[in-house]
Amino acid sequence: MTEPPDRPTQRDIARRAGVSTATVSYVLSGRRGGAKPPPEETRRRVLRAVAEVGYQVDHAGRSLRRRRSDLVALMYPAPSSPWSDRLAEQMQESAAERGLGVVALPMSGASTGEALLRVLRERYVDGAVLLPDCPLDPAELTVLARQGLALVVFDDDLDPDGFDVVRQDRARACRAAVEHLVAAGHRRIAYLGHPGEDRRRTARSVKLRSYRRVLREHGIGLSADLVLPVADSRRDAYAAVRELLQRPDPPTAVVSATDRAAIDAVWAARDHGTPVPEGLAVTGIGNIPEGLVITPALTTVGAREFDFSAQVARLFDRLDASAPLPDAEMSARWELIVRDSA
Amino acid sequence: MTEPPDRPTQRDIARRAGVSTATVSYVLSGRRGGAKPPPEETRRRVLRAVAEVGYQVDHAGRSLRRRRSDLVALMYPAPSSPWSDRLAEQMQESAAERGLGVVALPMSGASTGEALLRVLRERYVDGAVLLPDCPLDPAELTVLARQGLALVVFDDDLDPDGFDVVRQDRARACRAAVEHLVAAGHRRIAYLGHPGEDRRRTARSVKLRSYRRVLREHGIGLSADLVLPVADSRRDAYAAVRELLQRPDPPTAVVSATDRAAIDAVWAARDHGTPVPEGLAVTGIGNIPEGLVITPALTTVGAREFDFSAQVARLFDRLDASAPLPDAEMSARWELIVRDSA
DNA sequence: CTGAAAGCGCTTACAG
DNA sequence: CTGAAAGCGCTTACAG
Repeated sequence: MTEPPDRPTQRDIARRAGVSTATVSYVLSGRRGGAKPPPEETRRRVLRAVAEVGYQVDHAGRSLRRRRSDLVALMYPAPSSPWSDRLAEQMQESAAERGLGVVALPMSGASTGEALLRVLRERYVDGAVLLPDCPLDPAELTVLARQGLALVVFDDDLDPDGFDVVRQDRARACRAAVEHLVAAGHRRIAYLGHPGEDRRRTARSVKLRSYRRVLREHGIGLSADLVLPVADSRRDAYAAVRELLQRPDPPTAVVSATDRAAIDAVWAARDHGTPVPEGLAVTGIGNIPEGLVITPALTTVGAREFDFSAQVARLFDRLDASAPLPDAEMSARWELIVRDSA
Repeated sequence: MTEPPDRPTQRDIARRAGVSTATVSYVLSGRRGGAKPPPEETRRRVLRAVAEVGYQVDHAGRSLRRRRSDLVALMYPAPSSPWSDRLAEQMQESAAERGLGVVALPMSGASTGEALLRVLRERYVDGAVLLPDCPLDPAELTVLARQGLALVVFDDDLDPDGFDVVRQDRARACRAAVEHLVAAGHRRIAYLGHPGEDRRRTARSVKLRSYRRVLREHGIGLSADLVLPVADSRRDAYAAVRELLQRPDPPTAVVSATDRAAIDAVWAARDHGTPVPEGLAVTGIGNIPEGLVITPALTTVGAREFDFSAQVARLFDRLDASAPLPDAEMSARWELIVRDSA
């Protein structure tokens, strides 16, 4: 470990400016209980010393003493998406107004999940927004919340318990997408899913479960060779759909766990000479802005508003509250958004 | 501010287990100078108390005492890209092996840049990787490095100075893309750029500068109406290229500051009935995997290897080193990658 | 108006 | 083998 080579402390500043560390702290923080701030002359001496040695406050010392870190986190499943980017941006705007910082915690793989949980558990941050598909034990969330961590959790099943929950109703929306295809007469419907989705019993597999359930409800047989774990790779998705279309009995519709893969499905169909939606109907899940660009525009499922201000505001309300707030349930419902590709 | 309601401390655990806080710390950290660990019976008592009250170590206390946070950061310009996602993932893998955590710091807008800098300056993290286009004062980097922050900086101009620098040679590569179009006979070449790119004299504007310079070198007049600030929005890029193609004197080639916008340019041309590259040649910048999916495959500029292991390893070497390491210059050169779209 | 002092939660040489 | 104690850098009630 590199030795921290002589980072100056407030004691160094105090000595240099000929004042006490208390005065240094008052000057730097600008706060002072109710009392008057130090006089201009003292201020200047302190600030000069600060500039001379390049002093920066030490986060560990300050946050240990103040019992908070002035930092909030956004935890989201990798890879990032326009939605996670947008949420990060909105959190940063609100945080910057309050002088707080935002750290993003992209979760790729279960092993890193454990590492990221530490950031919440060890009080590295004062609050967090958790996007769906973050592998968190509900009991643990309750404990974290009870210890004063401000938490806004996107989840369709969890009950609020010291933290707030944002409902998206993803299962209903995903089923609506498949229903839409079935209602249009489709019987051979392929599914582009996340790798490993059928092995994990996580919230993420809500998409695959919805697909299976709707087919079953309509008496449509499930064929394993129509379920392809390619939704997280544009190349894989494109290749898979081209292959599907070359089969003797190609599907007439595709539902994809991601909009990105759905868009690739549209390209694949176009490049194959199959018209969309006539030859192949395509639905995505997620409603990313990109779906509006392709021709035909992508039918999908997701939130209509590209906006998280209500959820972000709630996080900061919890942070600012002098007493624990009552639990809230918020809504950011996913809808079926019918455009032209199905 | 919510009062931290009774987060248990090691003192609580010690009292409950009938041992000293030193013993609690030894049990929890597993470390003990050279000496033997506490005996099994003591260990069990401590761990039971820990479980009973749901104790979690406090990051502020620990990192103040140990003089490090066991956390590293990745700072990158928003929006995220497959490259920033990949780097975050590789950092997390290496960090997890060492029991460290990774936080991502997406930089959207200058105001948030200042907030994020605090994370480095105040020693929230022990080290960081900085991707290009993060607005950092070189002098400040030197100070941070001298104070012991491990730093790997992607930059083409900065000299290493207590931190390592990764060279990408972006200017040369961007010029090569435009040269490639000029060499193919193109004279009316549109440029899809970042909004505000011409106002900021940042490293980011290396793309626009390269475009202008090559045209000038070849005696090609610059027309302002061929420079469009749409490269950060898929919808804007698509619309802009459709509009370009409807002009009486449409460009014969497009170079885009992002691969995403370049891909939209290809779609726009296809939807307009203009063959690519015959009717419109298109080059991107960035080399994202998606460029391999479209037809024709995207000609672009970027790193060939989708891999940051050398740079990540270097960060952790710096972290592990007992004495400051000599400065290193590393290479992750951007190349012109000629495929089918130009 | 300013400074001495306590203490946030932890780790770690050190004494017993 | 275990505990008492010091101290990391900071902030803040409190005494002067």
